[in-house]
Formats: sequence, structure tokens, C-alpha cells
Amino acid sequence: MKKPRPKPPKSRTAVAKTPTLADIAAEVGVTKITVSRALNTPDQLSPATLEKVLAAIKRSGYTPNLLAGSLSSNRSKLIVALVPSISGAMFTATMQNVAEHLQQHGYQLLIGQAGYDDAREDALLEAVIGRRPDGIILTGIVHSAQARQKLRAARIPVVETWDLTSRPIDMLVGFSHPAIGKAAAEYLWQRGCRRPAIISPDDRRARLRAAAFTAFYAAKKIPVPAVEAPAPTPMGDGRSGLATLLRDHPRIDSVFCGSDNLALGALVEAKARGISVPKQLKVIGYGDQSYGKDADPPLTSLRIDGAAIGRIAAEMLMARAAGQSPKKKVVDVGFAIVERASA
Amino acid sequence: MKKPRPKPPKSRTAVAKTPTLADIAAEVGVTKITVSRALNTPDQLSPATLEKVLAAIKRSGYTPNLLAGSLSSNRSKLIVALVPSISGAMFTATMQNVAEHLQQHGYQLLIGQAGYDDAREDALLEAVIGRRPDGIILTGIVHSAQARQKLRAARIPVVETWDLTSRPIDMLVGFSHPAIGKAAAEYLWQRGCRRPAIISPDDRRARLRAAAFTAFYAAKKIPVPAVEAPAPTPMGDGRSGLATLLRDHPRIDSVFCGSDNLALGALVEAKARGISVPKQLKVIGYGDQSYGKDADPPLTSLRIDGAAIGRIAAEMLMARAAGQSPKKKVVDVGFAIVERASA
DNA sequence: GGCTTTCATGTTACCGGTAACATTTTCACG
DNA sequence: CGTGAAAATGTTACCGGTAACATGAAAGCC
Repeated sequence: MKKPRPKPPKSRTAVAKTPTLADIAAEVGVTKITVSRALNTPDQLSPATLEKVLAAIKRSGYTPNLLAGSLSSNRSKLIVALVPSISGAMFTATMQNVAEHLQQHGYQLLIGQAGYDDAREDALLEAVIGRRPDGIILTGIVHSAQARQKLRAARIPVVETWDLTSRPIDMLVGFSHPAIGKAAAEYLWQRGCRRPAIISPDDRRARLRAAAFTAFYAAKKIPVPAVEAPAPTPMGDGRSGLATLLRDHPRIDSVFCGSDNLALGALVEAKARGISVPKQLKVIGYGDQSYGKDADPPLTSLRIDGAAIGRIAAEMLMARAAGQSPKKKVVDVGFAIVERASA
Repeated sequence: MKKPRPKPPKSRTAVAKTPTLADIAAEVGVTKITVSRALNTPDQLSPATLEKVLAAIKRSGYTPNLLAGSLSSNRSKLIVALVPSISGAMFTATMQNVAEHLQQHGYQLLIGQAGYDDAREDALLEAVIGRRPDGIILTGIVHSAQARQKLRAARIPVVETWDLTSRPIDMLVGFSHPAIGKAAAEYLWQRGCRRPAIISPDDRRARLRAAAFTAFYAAKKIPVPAVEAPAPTPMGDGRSGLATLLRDHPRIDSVFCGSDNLALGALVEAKARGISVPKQLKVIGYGDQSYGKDADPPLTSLRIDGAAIGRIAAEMLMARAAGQSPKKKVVDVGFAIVERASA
């Protein structure tokens, strides 16, 4: 049986609200959908109507509620990227490129700071998925099984970056960290270094590089002393890191640094102690930051093409948005050793 | 007259969709609102029901659609911060602090990159407002009249930061750039510098500092040669900047650098030319980045408490969210001169 | 001129949640 | 054991848009 109709509920917002489609429509004397079309598909309207509607929109200072639009259309025109730290200069080029590419397609990029800590990543991912972006770009690969499952269940295109795995959640653009560690080791080995050491950030990817470096020398029965610094590593940690190494292992002849910042700090410390680089000590960095070439001596470093990562990731997402599936779901952008004077 | 009822429209999404509140509710045998309460106000439910619902949620991998929730409740639990560049180390501490504070209150921070270019800021702001965040943090003050009007019309709490104005859109946490330029000039003047120069990024705030610096010396009839570099300024621009200055004005005795990066580059260039710092040339930076103290010589710099800016901005927004209005709508966090060996 | 197309606009339902109020159940207590 | 208050759950409407289909007006065509 029909219940008696409840009395009209009072308006939820007592104060003046921001204008909506309906307000504009009423003012112009058309329906909501016409106003919607004026904004989204203007060539579907007659020039006269279009002009009237746009004028009213302008007059009222109306800003479309994208929450409502996205909910209805199931498209948010929003891509979310998660980075470990917004300060990490490494990812800047990537994000810059992503943002530029997305902009061309009318998409917006928002960046979330995940931290280097895995625990928080899960919570953040949940919140991100909840906002139903049209794509998610992750720095590094996701390790929590639950997070992977949720990402898959959400059916949102995902690009993992800056790392490599044979089983990505969806798509991937990255490179092999172990390959970098090995390349650095080979490079130093060929230049006669027999007593290398490592100064490394404590994040997972840096550890992969360090482990591969150590493994290379271990195969030659050479142990590699190492110190770790909490990411993101400031230059000062490179100074103190080298100081620690020299105290415990005064005869080291080379340092593989897990970031250019650390390498720069090591250079400063070496200079302060009168150790000549590269003669007595070879120093090699990672990241090839722009300041490396201005260091004294100029820094040898491992270069990653972060811009390419961003460009490719964005292209993959845009392809998906257009309904295509990208030719390759996994792209390895590789790396290069930039040889300068420090090693 | 009632039109004939249209035939039931076909489902909009043919493929399997992600689960919704209704799905969970049906599975457990309760209504949507009960499931909603399980997530938002769990102590309103009986323990038995709560457990059943949560189990079903977990089983299904359900992720709440925050678009729908925000639309309905008019609260998004989202704060958006716009920074000129995510690479700018200056804003990192601010964002870090904002993120931490917000997290404690269950809010999420997303960062948008606005660029140093004003034109784009308007478009980005429009998109941001459209997502109806519960607060907006801006780096710098907004200058476009239209953007200011839209921000006001949207009734979203806004905090402008890193600058000062007597007429903020809403709230403000910052400091005076001209005061900094003047302080730097006084500092150098007192140390005997009579032929200063400037290397500055080309963004608006840096120009304010440079202009005040120049004005101080102009009052003493001393012209100040200056070079500009496009923001964000890498260290290399400091090198080339000093080189340019020395070529055109070989007798300068001090440089006020608009960023620590530039100052570091200037130090490198001076050293390369055998110019002794601070004896022949005093160098002063801005930002007091962590690497400044490891420079050779350690860098004198103007320190801004970016962390405090972030903390206060977050507190202001959280106060607003709680329905209070903060005691002070404008906070000047000031600055300090950190004296080291370079000047 | 009548008929088919195309163009411009409207109607209805729905996206997936939450607010506000209503109803039912449970529990304490005289 | 009845009664009133508190606790648990339900009902209805609505947030502000867009999809899909419907309809009326203008235009093309033989």
C-alpha cells in the first residue's frame, strides 16, 4: 500500500548555492541538456541558442560540477599519478611530460604523494580508485596483493613505471634496476676498481640496483661495503656516507651512489679530505640530474629517460581512453651510462 | 497528459560493472543506507550487521564511488594544492606538511602543476573548482580577476601562500618578497658591498625580491646589473649568469641570487675563475635548501619556513571544514637570514 | 506539395551515493 | 509487564549532471 506522501523535505542547503545547469537553463528558457550541449558539443546547437546560453553561463560565473558529470558519464577526464615524493627530481621530467600530453587531449593530471612506505600506498590507492579516474600512473610496481586486486577490479587503466616486472597489473613503462646495478659494476670493474663501495637510498628500487652491483663483485669474490640513507637522500647524506665508508674501509677505490645527490655529497667529502677524484676514488651516480655536469669533477652517472617514460605512459592511457589497446603493454626504455670525469 | 511509458532503456554499461552499494546491500539483505553506514558511521550499526556487511564488502572488492558520495553529501574530503612546479624544492616541505596534517583528518591531498605561466592557471583552476574540493591551496596569489571571481563564487575555502597581499581571496599564509629583497640588500650593504648584482628566476615573486633589492641600492644611487633565467632555475643558469655579469660588469663585489640553485652555480663559476668567495665576491641565495650548508663555501641564504606555511594552511582549512572560521585570515610567517661563509 | 532526412531541442531515467525523516526493534525501569 | 527512550534499520528524495531515445521544425528532393 502506498504510504502517505511525506511532506516536502526542506532544502538541504539553506544558504545560496552555486549556480547549476538547471539555473542557467531556466534563465535562458531551455532545458538542462541544451546547456550541457552548449559546453560539451556546441556544434549540435543553433548559433543563436548557443550564444544565448554561453552568455548566461558567463554572466552567472557558472562552473560545471564535474563530480556530477563524471558520475553520469562514467568518464572523469582525470588521470592520477602517484609518486613516492614530489621532491624527487627524478620523476619531475616524467610528470612534466605526462601533464603536457594529457593536456592536449583535454585530460587533467593530479599528483598524489605516496611516500616510500608501502603501507600508506594501499590507503591512498583506495582513495584514488574511489574517485574513478580514467587512468592511474604508478611509480614503481605495486606489491600488495590486495591493492593489485582492487586495481584490477576497478577496471581503470593502470601504467606502472620506473620498474620492470613480467606480470604488470595492466601496462608498464620502465627499465631494469638490476641491469643498472650490473652495468655500473662492470663499468667500474673495467676501469680497474677492485675495492668498490655503495652509498644507497633505502627504497626498494635503489636496493635492487645495489644488490645487483654487489652480486657482480661477489661473483669475483669481492665484498662490497655499503651504507644506506633514508630516501629521499639529501646531499649531506652522501658526505656522511662516504665518511662512514672511509672510516671502516679506508682503502676503497670507488663508490656507486644510488642517487646523484648522494654522489655530489661524496664528491664534496672527497674534496674536503683531499682525496682526488677520479684518481684515488671513482664516483658514479644515478639519475643524471642536470647539476651533475656542473659538479667538480663533472659526475659520471646512469641516465634514465624520464621524459620518455612520461610520454609513453601518457600515450598508452590516451590510446586506452580512445578504446584502442596499445600495441605493447610493456615497454623497457633502458638506460645509458653518461661518462664524465668522476669515474 | 501522460505520455506512454518509454520502453525500459537498456543498461548503459553492457560489460560487468564494479560492485556498488546496492549490490552489497542485496547480497547481505539490507538496504543501501545500512551499507553506507557500515563504512561511514559504523557505530550506528549492531555488531552483527556490521560484521556481515563488512565481510561482504571485503569479499566483493568493493570500492566506494567517491564521486557519488561527494555529489550527494557536498563534501569531497579532497584538498587540491596548485604549485608552479613539482620540481621546485621550495614547496616540497610545504606540501609534505599539508599532506600530513590533512591525513590526520581523513582528507586527501592532490597536487596540480600550474606552471609559472598565468594563462594556464585559469584553465586549471576552472577544472579544479569543478571537482568541488573542500579546499584549495594556491602557491602565490591569484591575479586574474575572473579566476578570483570564480573562486569566490564557488564558496570553496582558499588559502593563498608564499606571498602577501592585503586583499586575499579568502585566507593567506605567506611573507613579503619585497621585504626579503630589502633585507638582502641591507645585509650586503652593511658588509661593504657597493657594486652588487642580481641573478634571478623570471617568475613574479623572484622579480619582487629583485626589484626591492634594486630599489634599496637605487636610493643610494647605485645601479644593480641583473640577469634573469627561466624558472625553475637549474644550477647551470647560475654559472652562466655569473659569467654574463662578470663579462659586462667585471668589478661586481656581490651577487644576490633568486634561488639557492642559482647561488650554487655562481659559487662553482667563481671557483672555476679563481675568484675567492666571500673575499672578492659575496654570494647570497634564497630558500636555504639543505644542500646549501654543504657547498664550498657554505651558502648564506634567506630562509623561509615552508613547513610552517604548510602546517598553518592545513590548519586553516581544517578549521573551516569544522565550521569554524580561523582567528586570523592572514598570517605572515616572515623569514630569516642564515649567515654562513659565502656572504 | 507530400515525404523523407537532417537538425535542434526535449523527455525520461539513471549514475551511486547521502540527508532527513520515519519506522521498527531493543532495552531499561518502575 | 507495559511504557518510553534509545538503538537499529528503512523510505524517499535528491545531489547535478549525461545517455538514450523521442519529437518537432526546417530542409532537400522528385
